[in-house]
Amino acid sequence: MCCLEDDAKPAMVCTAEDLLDWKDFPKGLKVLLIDGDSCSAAEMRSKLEEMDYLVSAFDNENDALSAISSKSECFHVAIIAVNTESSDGTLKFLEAAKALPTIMMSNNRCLSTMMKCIALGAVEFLQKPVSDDKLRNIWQHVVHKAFNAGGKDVSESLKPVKESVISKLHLGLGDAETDKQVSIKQEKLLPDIDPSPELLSGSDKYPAPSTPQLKQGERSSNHEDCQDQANFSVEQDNCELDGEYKSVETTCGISLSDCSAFSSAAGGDVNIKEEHESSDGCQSEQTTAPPGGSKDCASNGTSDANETNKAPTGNDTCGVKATKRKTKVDWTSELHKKFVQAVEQLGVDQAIPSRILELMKVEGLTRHNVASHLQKYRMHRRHILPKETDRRWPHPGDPAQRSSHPQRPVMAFPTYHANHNLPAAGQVYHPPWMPVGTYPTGIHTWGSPYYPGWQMPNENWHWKPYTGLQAEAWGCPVMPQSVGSCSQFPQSAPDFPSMKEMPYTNNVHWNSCDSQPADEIVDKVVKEAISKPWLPLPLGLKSPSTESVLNELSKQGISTIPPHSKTKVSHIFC
DNA sequence: CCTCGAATAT
DNA sequence: AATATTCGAG
Repeated sequence: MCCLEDDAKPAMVCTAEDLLDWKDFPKGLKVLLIDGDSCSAAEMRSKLEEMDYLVSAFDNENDALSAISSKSECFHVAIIAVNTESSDGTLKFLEAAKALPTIMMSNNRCLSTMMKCIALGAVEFLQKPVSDDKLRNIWQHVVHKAFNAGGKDVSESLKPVKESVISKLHLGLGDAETDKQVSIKQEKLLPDIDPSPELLSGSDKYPAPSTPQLKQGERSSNHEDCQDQANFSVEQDNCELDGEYKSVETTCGISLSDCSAFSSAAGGDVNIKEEHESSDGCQSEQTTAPPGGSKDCASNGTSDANETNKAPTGNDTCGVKATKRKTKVDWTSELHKKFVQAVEQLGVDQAIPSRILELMKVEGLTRHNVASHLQKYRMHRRHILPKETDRRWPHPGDPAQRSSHPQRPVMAFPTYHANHNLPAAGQVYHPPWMPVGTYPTGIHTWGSPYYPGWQMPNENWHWKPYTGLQAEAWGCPVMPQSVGSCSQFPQSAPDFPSMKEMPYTNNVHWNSCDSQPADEIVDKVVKEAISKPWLPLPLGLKSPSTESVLNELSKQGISTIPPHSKTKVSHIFC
């Protein structure tokens, strides 16, 4: 095996050779051993050799370094015994041999020494005596480095490893594209290795595939792998600031399949999950919605991750262009809320992806994401709104009006609607579909009442929520005198499927409103008339005048009706 | 070349 | 079903 030390392009000669020779990777892995203690060194060597590693031992870093630089020999991994007292040589070695995955080992646990070494790029710090398992698994560092070191930083000595692995994974050297699917199967044949180098674009700062892991033969379950492989989630540095400033949380699809560990940290508003196109099982599907509404961590550093996505960087020669990874944005209620707010702020006409994006100020979110969401948003709006809106707004087709009409329930929704007529605290009506506790009372302060579906918290914010719930939701249980509020939401009824075929009142259960029959009737009539403007007026007479309605309302103690509500009332009845 | 938005893919 | 991606139009 040679090392391609100076080939600009990896000579296929070498590669092929390596592949041939390396059927039984990691056997034959070249280990550079540095240990001042000859006894310890001998022991290590024998252990390593027993595991079919090729060992070159040195008793000091200088010799080792010169061996490395002489190029007469190459190594895949180095193991250095650290002398806590004089670790200078070691540190020097680490610096000099950055490209080489270097494992430290020491008798004592000197944290600062460990830190230094790790900081300088050591991939792992082992306590002596080193267990066989750990020793046996040193190859993982090699593979890891081979795949994760950014292009040029890949040590020449590691290329063969990479090639070998790639070949075994059938990732293809030149035609990575075509082999995507194949890789699914292949993956199981080998240690799970991430075929996507750009994952950690960094180069040297990737966390090591830490310790013990299972022996090769035993690596049966991905899950187990995950245990030890934790902490790839570099980008999950959390900083909870205010709820407003959220950033995208990226779950880095790590090499080793489905590491739930990586996806464990839910919290950000945006949840972007990355999935490997090769579907390596790493598609950590995660539900962002924090169970108890406790999102305390938003993560940053994600933009980097995103950059990474966008740039399927022509990583090295191998063409292991580890498949572009797409990020999937989880439109949580919070995120959606921002979206809606942005849209509101802009108004329908101005609400274009790029502007929405600006207003949302969500780090990591792309215009595409917004566009996609906007598309959905609009689509639903179109399906849900037109029927009733066109009734209520005389000239729906008039673009001018559309854009200028502040009350048109397009997307924007004036804030003053928000808490209007809301029951006092403690009386808040929680629709059955709304998980109690998931949302603070303030929930009603955003979103448009015109689109109940769009203000649903959590997963339920989509459109369907009010099937069959209308009556209960808008009925009186908690807000018996909600005529006023009803008048604010006249549009919600039309799409209530079960109501459509129903004649007035039949499907409404006014259980809690039966104390005052007269009032009940008025209430009911008003509501229904409002809700179903397309039906003949219930009284079978003439449309009540606005005044009479208002009178009726005031009889019920509802004297303060927002101006626009009045307007609507008259619209409805005229 | 960029953005939008609809269509289409995953 | 929800998002991402693609693609034609402006």
